[in-house]
Amino acid sequence: MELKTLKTFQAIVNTGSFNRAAEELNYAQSTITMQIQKLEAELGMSLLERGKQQVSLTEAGRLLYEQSLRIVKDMELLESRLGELTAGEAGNLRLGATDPTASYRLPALLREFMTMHPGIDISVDIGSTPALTERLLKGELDMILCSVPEMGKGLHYEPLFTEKFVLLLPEDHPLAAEPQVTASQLREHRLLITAAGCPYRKKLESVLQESAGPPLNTMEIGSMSALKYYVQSGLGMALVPESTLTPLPIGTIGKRLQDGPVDMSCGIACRTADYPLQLAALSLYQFLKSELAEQPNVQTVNY
Amino acid sequence: MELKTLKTFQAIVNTGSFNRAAEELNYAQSTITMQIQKLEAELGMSLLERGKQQVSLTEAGRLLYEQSLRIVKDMELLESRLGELTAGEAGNLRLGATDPTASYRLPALLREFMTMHPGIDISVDIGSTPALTERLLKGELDMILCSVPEMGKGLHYEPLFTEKFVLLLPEDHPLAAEPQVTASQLREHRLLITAAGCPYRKKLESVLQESAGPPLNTMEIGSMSALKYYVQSGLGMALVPESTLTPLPIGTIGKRLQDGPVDMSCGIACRTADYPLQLAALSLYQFLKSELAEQPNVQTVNY
DNA sequence: GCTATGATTCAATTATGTTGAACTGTAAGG
DNA sequence: CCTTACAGTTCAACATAATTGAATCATAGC
Repeated sequence: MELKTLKTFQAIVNTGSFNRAAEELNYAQSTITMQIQKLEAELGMSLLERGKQQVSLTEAGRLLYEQSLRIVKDMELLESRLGELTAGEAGNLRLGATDPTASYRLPALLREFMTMHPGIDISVDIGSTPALTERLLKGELDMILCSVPEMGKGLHYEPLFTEKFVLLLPEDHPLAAEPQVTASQLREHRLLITAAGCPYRKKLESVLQESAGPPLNTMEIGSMSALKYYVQSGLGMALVPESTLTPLPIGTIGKRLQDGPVDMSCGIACRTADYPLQLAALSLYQFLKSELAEQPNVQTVNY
Repeated sequence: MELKTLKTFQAIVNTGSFNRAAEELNYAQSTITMQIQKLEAELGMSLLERGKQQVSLTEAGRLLYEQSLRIVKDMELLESRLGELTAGEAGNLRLGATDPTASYRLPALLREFMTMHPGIDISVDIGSTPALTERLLKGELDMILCSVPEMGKGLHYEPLFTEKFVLLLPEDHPLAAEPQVTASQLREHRLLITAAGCPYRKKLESVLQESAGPPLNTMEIGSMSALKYYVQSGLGMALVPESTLTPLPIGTIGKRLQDGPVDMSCGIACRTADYPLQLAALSLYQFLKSELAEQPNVQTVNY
């Protein structure tokens, strides 16, 4: 099976006629016949039902048509990407990320990437998952790192890693001495949490509610990164992403919850509309994916 | 760019040598050289760095290699599927589904599919989303229809439609007279719900909690399909999937909630490991997708 | 220097794709 | 019933492109 044969076949299906396909592809009519005959002989089955007025697909033909569409399209995409390479890989990429990822994981990664690809300019926006998703769909961002987005909106999403939450305590906190801390014990002490918009807050609340009812004694702090300074000052305890704790702030202790481990999935998303990405975007996508992915690949979700 | 050229190129990269590639593909050494030269000329860039001891890839070569892998694999898969077609499409498919989908949407669809494909045997299992997901991953199921599964487990998932929930009331229920019913009003009456395991129950609870706090007056009924009979008997009201209400049971009234529309996404999943599906599975997958999808659905892409 | 290895060049050969012109079969119009 | 128009097929001739062996070049290891 040659590629040009597939293209010819597709042209026949699209135009519904050998003649028009020949015209479209600048072939003689007979060439079309020959190509299809050769293809049918090779596969040992007929692909096109030659009706009086127009051709129609057999079962096999339909299968071939549908599957070959993708192959031909991939091929064209590959060619265009190779073209972009000669033109010098360049572009502006607008990346979005949720906060702990943006502050703790991205900086080093982006430095590495931008050294490897000096032609690519990158900007980073920070926001909540729903806000980022919306901006991505509006076309204001090209790619976002976030937790599982809302569904059904033309998004391509792939989970990359899981952010584990650790209970951060002042050294002199009553719970610091306990060998094991469970979710139910959290109700008895002041818990520092982020403002309501943050996706972490939402997840955190739902997990806490499941295992121990809503926490009673809370204090809202504006940002995730500020939380640990409040813990350090002894104002209370907080559940914070493990990744933000290297190094552990002086005077604090990190503890994993025993019963209800709190964690949330984090992944990468872009618009399905342009999912077969342009070269610059593809490079960044693959780079982030390979650097951030925890497990040998994973799950694809198309919304 | 011809397919055989790509295969040759891949063989060189895999073996690290023009000679070994020639051997592997039963070509003369010179043929390999010519093919690559032609390819490089066509693309106007060099793909392979001819080192003293072994060849290495240029930037463009790496791109070509990675992308072409998929194209060649897709091509081979297509050929094998066409082969299966001649051999007579057949197989046993084990499908899983969550309850309202399995009971209300699937029967007619499966009858149609099985008439079209008499060689394919299908079994249907019913369960909760997490249970189905687990069985899918264990290899006990081939494909499942469910709500958004837990992430990061080697699943391929595509959302298909949204199940809207409608408040079903006995005709003589106090709320039946109200022109508009809001989520907060639900607290004042007995709400029939399914057992805790059911994914619908979970979603339902979380939505109700968001908008109106936990419902106080509930009654648990074993299955989704039983719910409406209890409503019919005047035991209380229930939020049930809209799809289960054709026809509306006699003596009941369906109302959409005004403030918090309750709905949940439903999609199709299979293992990523064998995502490029065998023919029988592919047929069913595409059939279910096209029959159940609400929105113009986007094609799945794997990198 | 010599030999083994791996890649390239080139003219000769082979295979393959392409084409026009003639041919078949069908549908529509008088 | 014949004609015209259209669609696809056949086939021999032609054009193009792929493949090859033998010779050549370049390098690494001895």
